Amino acid sequence: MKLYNSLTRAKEDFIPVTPGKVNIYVCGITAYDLCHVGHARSALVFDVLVRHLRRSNLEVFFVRNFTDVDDKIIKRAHDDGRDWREVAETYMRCFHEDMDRLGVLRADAEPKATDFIKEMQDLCERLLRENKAYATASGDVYFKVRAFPEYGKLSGRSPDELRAGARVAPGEEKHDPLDFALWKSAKPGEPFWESPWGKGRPGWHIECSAMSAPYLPLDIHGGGLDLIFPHHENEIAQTEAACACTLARFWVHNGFVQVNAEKMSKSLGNFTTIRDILERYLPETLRFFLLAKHYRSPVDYSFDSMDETERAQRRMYHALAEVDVALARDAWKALPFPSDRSAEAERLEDAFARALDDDLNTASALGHAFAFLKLVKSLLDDKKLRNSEGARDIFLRFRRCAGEWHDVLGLFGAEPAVFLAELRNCRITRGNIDTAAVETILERRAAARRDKDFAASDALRDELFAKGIEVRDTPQGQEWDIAG
RNA sequence: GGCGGCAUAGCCAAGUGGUAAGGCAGAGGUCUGCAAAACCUCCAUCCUCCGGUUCAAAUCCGGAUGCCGCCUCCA
Repeated sequence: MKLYNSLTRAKEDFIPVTPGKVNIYVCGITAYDLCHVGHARSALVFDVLVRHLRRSNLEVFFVRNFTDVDDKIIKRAHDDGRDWREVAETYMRCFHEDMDRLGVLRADAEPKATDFIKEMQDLCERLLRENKAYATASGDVYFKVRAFPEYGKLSGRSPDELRAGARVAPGEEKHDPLDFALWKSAKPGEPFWESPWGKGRPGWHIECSAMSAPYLPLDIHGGGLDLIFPHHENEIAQTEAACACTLARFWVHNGFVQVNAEKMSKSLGNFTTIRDILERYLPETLRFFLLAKHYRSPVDYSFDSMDETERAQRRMYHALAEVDVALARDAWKALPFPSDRSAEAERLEDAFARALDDDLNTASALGHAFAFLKLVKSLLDDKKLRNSEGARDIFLRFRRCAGEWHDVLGLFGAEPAVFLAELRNCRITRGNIDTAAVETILERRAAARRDKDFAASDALRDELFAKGIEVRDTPQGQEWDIAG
């Protein structure tokens, strides 16, 4: 497959270092708060990448770490009057709960920073030995950026350019403003570990260098776009300065979730947690919404766009339900069948796979899935063709494709009737609908209809519509749903 | 200020040299007591603007404008 590499700023053929095997390391969360949509997107992007690589018969080892000791966690613990370990554990658990609900597969390894303290210290010592880092009187250890000539190769910045904007916080003892902390001496009340430089704790960047070390060289290192600088740049510097090897061949970065064209972030306070969303929408709707755009593009989150996603999603499941009904029949006729329809179905199945091979283009892939839906629907409505063996073959292919969409995208894999019922319940809850009251009106309407009193029947239908309820009259009786 | 990204119909969104996927909304039609749902059909001579390269550009190059991100913690 082709994959965009942030390092070269180009789409490249993805070829694993070891044939048939892929190591992926993705920067996970710092466990100090609930995850928001942005975290969901990042997790989803790499979830689909891993699924797709596995479907391409590659043996994937997927690592996603947790940062469980950090300034923010310590601050949060202090604010909540809790132990920092408890804070970290709480939010790691929440991460798992949220991601499980979204159908994000668990990583093969989920290292925690606090389990790698020894490795981080070893890495510091190695860099010190090689004169690529220095310890200060107060017990901090800094990386010497000037000792790594390639510094800036990922973010496209040169140390000289960075120099102008760099600053030194009060109390820091850096030799150079660009240098960054590998190890921080502990302040009173903070968690600490014994070290050759006194009591202290690791800097953020060194954590990932230590946790990814067992898997070098990585085929793919991933994370959000905002991690490129300084986090990933520093990670490269640490790892490559210490081991004289390549940290990762491909750097893959996902774009942001935005709100009103602005980045969703903690600092702007414009974030929506995954939990907030799942109170209003089904997990699969969020998945669909996020995967309907290319992973590197920004995505604007809003209720309106989620509602729109829901409508498209409903259409797909309706079609799936209809196809299942059609397939349950057993009276297929050997009629002449237009070969271009069959060829089109075959082409669309292939196009779906090709889209994912092209830099994980889930948006394009989904476009092909819906084009296939269109083809199937038209067949379903064709009174003659729908009973033909040619149509049956296309229906079967459609069903098989849906299985593929489920395997790789985690979409459209539910039992249609079950999903549709869940979706309806979800919309009823969201609309704050009094189901009992609706049923009462429907009973009165059914009575009016028995009496062929259409004026009364229509008045009741208008009354319901005013409450946001849409009624349909079907051969099986009245059906209702939330309007829109 | 430095570095980077994006600009496609009312909206969302694919498309990286060969003449604009898909979705939502909308219009007309079939169906219906009337509706709704479903299905069918239609809906960008054109891809922010100005130059250039080419037989050929939304796609490549140069410039302009607008928006966004990173440079401090951030998926």
